[in-house]
Amino acid sequence: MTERPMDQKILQVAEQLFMTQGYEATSTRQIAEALQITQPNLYYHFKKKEDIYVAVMNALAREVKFQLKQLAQEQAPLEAKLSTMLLYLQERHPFDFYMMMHDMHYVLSKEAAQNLYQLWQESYERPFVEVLEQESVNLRETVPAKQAVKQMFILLAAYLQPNVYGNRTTSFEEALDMFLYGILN
Amino acid sequence: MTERPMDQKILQVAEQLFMTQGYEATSTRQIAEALQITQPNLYYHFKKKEDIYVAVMNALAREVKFQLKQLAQEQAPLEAKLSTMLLYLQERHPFDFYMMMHDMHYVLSKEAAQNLYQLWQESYERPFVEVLEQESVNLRETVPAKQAVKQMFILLAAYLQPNVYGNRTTSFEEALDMFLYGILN
DNA sequence: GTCTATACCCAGATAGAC
DNA sequence: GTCTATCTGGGTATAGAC
Repeated sequence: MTERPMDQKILQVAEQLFMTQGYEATSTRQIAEALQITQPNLYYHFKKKEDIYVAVMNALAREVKFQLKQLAQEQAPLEAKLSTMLLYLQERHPFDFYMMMHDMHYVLSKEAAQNLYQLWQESYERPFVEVLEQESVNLRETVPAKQAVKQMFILLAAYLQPNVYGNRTTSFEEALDMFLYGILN
Repeated sequence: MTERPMDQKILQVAEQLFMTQGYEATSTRQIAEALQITQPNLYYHFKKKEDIYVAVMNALAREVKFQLKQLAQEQAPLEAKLSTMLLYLQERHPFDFYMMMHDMHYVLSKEAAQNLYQLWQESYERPFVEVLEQESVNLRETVPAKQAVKQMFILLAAYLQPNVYGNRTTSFEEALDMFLYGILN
């Protein structure tokens, strides 16, 4: 595999746009403009718009997986560890979860959606599942780790975006607390 | 206010389509086809597509508010009551929450989005907040009722759609359990 | 009220010259 | 490799006849 520097530049620019605006809301014209090339030129480098998106997500997932596994190995209390891992995601991957789910369900082809779902499980979900499955973690018996992680993402994804009302960090901690201990005494 | 039966028919058909496909994914052509009228005809009855959506949501919210308040008044343990209220929503309003959030944030005009958000708070959120604020409910001190309800919707909305993998009701109950008691012992 | 015709816009993608 | 020009198709909305 050679370098293909233009391909890389495209992916770099596209990542920015896809992450902040979502797949559907980002047009190939926009990507081209940001690169100061013409829109049809993109089609020399990638066959379809979707292929750009998939390539972006693959590169990102690779990095996220590596970093999350690193953070998961460090010695720290559960709550702190989860918090650290989530804050990393917030910085590196400030996606709008609703937008992403929407794109995956309603816009992408079935093949691309399945591809991304697997990528997601492997890179984002699994490191968290492994943390919850350590013996030192006192999970309630009725709660399967994988199910819990799915909940966590659904829950906290709302706080992973950069812009929400009010003080993000505060409600982020509150949400994590609710996730861990529920709402009842 | 007279009857305007055609307006009503439009809203009825549009509700179906908007609920299952979302605002953006539902075209005026589609609505017209389902009604067996021409697409421009819709514009005699409503000035803009958005106006149809807002009218649909208003009618729906009215009904949802009424029913949820009813259910909230009945005598039942907290968990059962919440379950009943949520199952009602699942039947009457099987929306895809992610889709709805997406439409609200990225597609609708600011005015319409604000309008719908207020409607949402009043009709969907408030009945649940009132349930959690009853003295008999033993909320943890650090958990504000309104915050908890927001969490609950985020969480359970994923299970409110008709079609999810596997047995919906099971994971629905599991999710409610996790919401109430958290994941840790 | 409902129709036909059409304007207008924006999207993804292709053809073919350079 | 990159360009210009263009195709195709989807969307919302309007004009004006009946």
